Amino acid sequence: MTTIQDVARLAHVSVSSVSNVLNGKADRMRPETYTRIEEAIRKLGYRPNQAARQLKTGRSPILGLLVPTTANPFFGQLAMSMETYAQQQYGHRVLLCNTHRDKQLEAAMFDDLIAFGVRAVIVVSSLSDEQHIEAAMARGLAVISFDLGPDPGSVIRHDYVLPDNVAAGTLAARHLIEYGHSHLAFAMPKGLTYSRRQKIEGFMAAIDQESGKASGRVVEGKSLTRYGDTELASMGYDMAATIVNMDPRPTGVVTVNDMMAVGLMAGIRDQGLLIPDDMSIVGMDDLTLSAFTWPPLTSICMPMQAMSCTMVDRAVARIAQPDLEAEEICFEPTLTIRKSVAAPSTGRHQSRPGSR
Amino acid sequence: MTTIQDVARLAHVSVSSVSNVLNGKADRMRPETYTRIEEAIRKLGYRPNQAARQLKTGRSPILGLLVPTTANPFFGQLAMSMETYAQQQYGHRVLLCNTHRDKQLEAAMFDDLIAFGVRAVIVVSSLSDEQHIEAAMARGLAVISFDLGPDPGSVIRHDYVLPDNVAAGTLAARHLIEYGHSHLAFAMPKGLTYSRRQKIEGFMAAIDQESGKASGRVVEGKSLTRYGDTELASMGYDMAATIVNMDPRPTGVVTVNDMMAVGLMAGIRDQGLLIPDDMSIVGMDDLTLSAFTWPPLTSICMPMQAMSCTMVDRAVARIAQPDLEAEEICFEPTLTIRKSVAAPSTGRHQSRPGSR
DNA sequence: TTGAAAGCGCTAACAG
DNA sequence: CTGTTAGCGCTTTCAA
Repeated sequence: MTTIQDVARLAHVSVSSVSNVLNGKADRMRPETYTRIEEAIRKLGYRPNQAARQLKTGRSPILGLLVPTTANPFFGQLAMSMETYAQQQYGHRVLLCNTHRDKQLEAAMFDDLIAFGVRAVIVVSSLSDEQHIEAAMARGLAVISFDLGPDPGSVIRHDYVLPDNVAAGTLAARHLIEYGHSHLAFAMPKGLTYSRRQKIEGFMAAIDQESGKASGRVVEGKSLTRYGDTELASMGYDMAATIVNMDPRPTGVVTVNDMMAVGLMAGIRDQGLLIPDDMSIVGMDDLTLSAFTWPPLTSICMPMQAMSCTMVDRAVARIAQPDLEAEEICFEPTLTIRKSVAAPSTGRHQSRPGSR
Repeated sequence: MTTIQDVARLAHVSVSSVSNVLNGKADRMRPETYTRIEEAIRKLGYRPNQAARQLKTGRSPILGLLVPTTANPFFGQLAMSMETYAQQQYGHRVLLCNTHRDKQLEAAMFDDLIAFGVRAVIVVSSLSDEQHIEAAMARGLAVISFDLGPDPGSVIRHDYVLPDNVAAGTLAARHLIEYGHSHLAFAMPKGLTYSRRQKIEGFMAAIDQESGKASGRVVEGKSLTRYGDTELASMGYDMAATIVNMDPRPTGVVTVNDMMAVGLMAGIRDQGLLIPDDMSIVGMDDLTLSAFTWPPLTSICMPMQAMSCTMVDRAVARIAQPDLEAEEICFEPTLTIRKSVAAPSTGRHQSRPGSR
């Protein structure tokens, strides 16, 4: 490995001058010295040893990223956006951790990040218990959370970046109501997280506005904490039977995310119903693949790109300036209309079981 | 931050003894000393500074991972499997890089990895040009590649882990042929990569075995290097028109991966054809989501889990023993039968355009 | 069985 | 404008 010493020797200067060009302090030397050093660096293909640099400065150009699992296309997209932006914009690398929504793993990752000298981490978690996050912050880690919100009334202790989930729920329910649906359902995994609660709140608010003309129920599937994000579609599939057999049967259902909608649509088909004729579906996330399902899925689009960039911006800002004031940054979702929603069928016979 | 000094002081020993327990050299001290030190470590919540450790030893418990993009569920799954296994099995962390199939970015990542002291990297790339890989290896990086193969006749210079793509192509084509299809097509992005070549070879071999009874053509879409993996489904969608208008029209098509199949199925539907009645589709990868498409997608299943683990095993082994002999490790794919394949319709009128 | 001490490669005073 | 030097926290001889 070539070191800063080698460069200094070749350029006939001291190591500190080399260090100065490495750190952009061009004003500290004659232009010609600068050029000479630059040339030596190039000639040797020299790259500074990050471990040494970090040991000295305590800073590291690495961001931590915790997601439930990149196997879920939503988080896969998020991870890609963030990593790409962090790299392009700031030259920062990303240390990835799939937490599987496991608190132990999250905590272990925090410890590791600190040991690696990482100063900022982006956390996509559904864990309502934030005490391990607090612990990490106490140890000097800057935390940016995604899709989590501060407890009402509590002091904001870290940065929260999230879509307006209430608006998302409202947007979805209202779209269905506008099409004439009066029996709605909201499908999600078992257990209330911050964002699920908000989505339900928005969903219910839209229904309440109709004062009795529409009704909405929440349908829970299995627990993601136990079954994992890979199971989301499968969970949606299983929930189809429950939903189809509800009395009164909902004619419009909103799912907490698109993967669940994909599974739910498959399940509903296998129950012998047609989408959107017999049942309308609205997803959330607006995944790339949602344009290619059958029928193409109407979904609530979260501005992922913008949110990813914001999270990275905040994270990097905090590395430079750890005492930055904490903020809650909220993004507005939009409705992407495709073909999974139609007016409810008016006839008594909503379906042809077994037709498939 | 608590340091090894703090621990030494609290346990009334020297730093070297603490270092010894950190590195499992229990035989170098009295059991009671060991216990005392352990206790001090626990009491202080001490974690060794990785930068310092690495600066000293030159080793790092971090693996590099290069994928085109985790936004593609296939790579997202792969990244998850690998990261989870590396962490659970070896306590190694993963530095993620989305290369977007860009050679510059790949090369930059290699340089960074070296600067970070990373010793092994897993590369999922379609770049046929391996010279930047060679360069990285020359600088001491151990490389494990996925879905790449050695040039025939050349010396194996790094580890290659991959599915038997020839078998995959054969499996897919034969399945279609067994159902009575005689006009087949193989759909893929523009440009031959190692794995595409192999898949085509297997596809064609299965057809040739039928000596004239079946024919097969390769259909190319846009270039992934230019359009990105997010476009795969969209590309498949666009290719539907081309395929439907081919003369003779293929009745069975194999796609190079499931994302393309998902898009292709949507496109074919929009062309007014029914799947599998008018056209049968076989995908490759067997994504989780492929069980929930409409119709559920018959696909070639690659043993991702096993391949991921093998890559990590090799990578970690190489960190410990850099001069390990390079190997090519091949995994057998299997056929997952779902509902996107049926016998070709016999009538003249294969479709009802505009029915939808 | 334990401790002292020499660096790993770099940055950042500080001195010249 | 340039050079000298003291560590950052750890591992690893080597000596006691």
